[in-house]
Amino acid sequence: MTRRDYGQYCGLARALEIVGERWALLIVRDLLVRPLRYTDLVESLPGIPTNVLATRLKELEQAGIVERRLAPAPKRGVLYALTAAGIELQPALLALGRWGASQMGDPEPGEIIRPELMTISFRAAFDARAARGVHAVWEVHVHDVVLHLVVDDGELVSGVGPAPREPDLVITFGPDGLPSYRALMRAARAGEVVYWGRPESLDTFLRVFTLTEPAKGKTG
Amino acid sequence: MTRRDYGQYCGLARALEIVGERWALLIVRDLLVRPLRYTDLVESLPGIPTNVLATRLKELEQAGIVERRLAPAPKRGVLYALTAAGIELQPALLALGRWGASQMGDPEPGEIIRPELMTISFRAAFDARAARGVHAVWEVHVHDVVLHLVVDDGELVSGVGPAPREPDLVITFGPDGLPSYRALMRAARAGEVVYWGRPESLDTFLRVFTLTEPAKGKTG
DNA sequence: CCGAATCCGCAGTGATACTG
DNA sequence: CAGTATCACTGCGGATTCGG
Repeated sequence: MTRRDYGQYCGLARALEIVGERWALLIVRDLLVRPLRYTDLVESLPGIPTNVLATRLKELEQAGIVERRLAPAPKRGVLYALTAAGIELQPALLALGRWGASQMGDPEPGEIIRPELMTISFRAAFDARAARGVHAVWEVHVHDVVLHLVVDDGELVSGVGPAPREPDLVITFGPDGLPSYRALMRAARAGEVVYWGRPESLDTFLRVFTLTEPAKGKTG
Repeated sequence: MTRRDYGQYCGLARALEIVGERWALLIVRDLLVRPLRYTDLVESLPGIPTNVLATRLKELEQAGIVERRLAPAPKRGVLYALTAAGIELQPALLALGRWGASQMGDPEPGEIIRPELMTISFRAAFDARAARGVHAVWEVHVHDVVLHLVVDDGELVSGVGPAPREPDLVITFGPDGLPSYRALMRAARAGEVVYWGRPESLDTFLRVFTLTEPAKGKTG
């Protein structure tokens, strides 16, 4: 299934054999936001060689993580979507992302930031305990992208697009300021975002989404 | 730091740049059990080229994940140990391992199983909620390896070697039967292990360590 | 335009031998 | 014990081309 097996009967080794190759988990990450077509993935993953993308998609489909769907009416074509097994990668992926964020400073020159990925950042930063008993709907506007966050008693649904019901609060950030989760939360804490709706809902927002700034000192 | 950066300001991308290369997370996994010397790692990771191991250890040290220590008196030499940042990889590593285990059938012919790694399996299978209010000490003998499990109110410490205090229960498994977590738990549930101590403690054992057998159907 | 396949050069890897 | 050295191999990066 992969370039070479590790030869160990171990869950981690098996996971790395399946999704340990270059670009594989980044493809899964992007598909956790929503199903995408081939060309969307080429855009979302700058620098990926197209042959590698095609190979990964085949491997992930073969492994039962990704499935090909026919795109709906307006624009026909192929949509790549995660299967149930693929979605089950999310906890591992969020944990890895949290660790990586803890090792991460401010953006390097040339690094791209895609606001759609903030849906994943919100999932990673979500504190289910702090969200016990909370029922809230937020809409976040970052540059030209709209995200929604729906919390119902410790459960979060985050995605792109407007909120499915009337949001308690609309938070607008940009067009200046990097469209990163960290920059948004710094601004929100500093009162530097524009919001509209019930102001007290901003406190809840800041409480259920933790900041996770890296600790001081050497980051490596 | 790695063969090539992904060029994205994203926690997951950063994590993969640091520990995404072949063998890296398996080295971290083994060091999560205990500090090891170079030759221990060569044995624990059958098939790893020694130049790759040397390279990875340098990269991991450079990244602040692994540190070199001088081995204590009896056998001098170098010990590789995880730093705090390395230990913080554990949640991500356990989550990946749980997913991999869910994709995993029974051992393939030729796959090795190392009983020491069951310390990691126990951490991955540990249900902190079920362990609320539980205080227990178990000792597990698998083939020629002794492990200890100490639970104190939702917190688990697992490691190799005998229990630090009088165990409530000693569970012996082997020498026949594969020394895998899954095989042990199947046997324990079926009453096919030898135990010595307070029998009622076996129920608690089975309750706080979940089985996590893969769901039926295609595993990919 | 979408969804790739093809080709080339190179860097990372695997396997083994060797050394302070 | 703790690596380094060498060399063949293959996966990857980069670009171009191609079929529906």
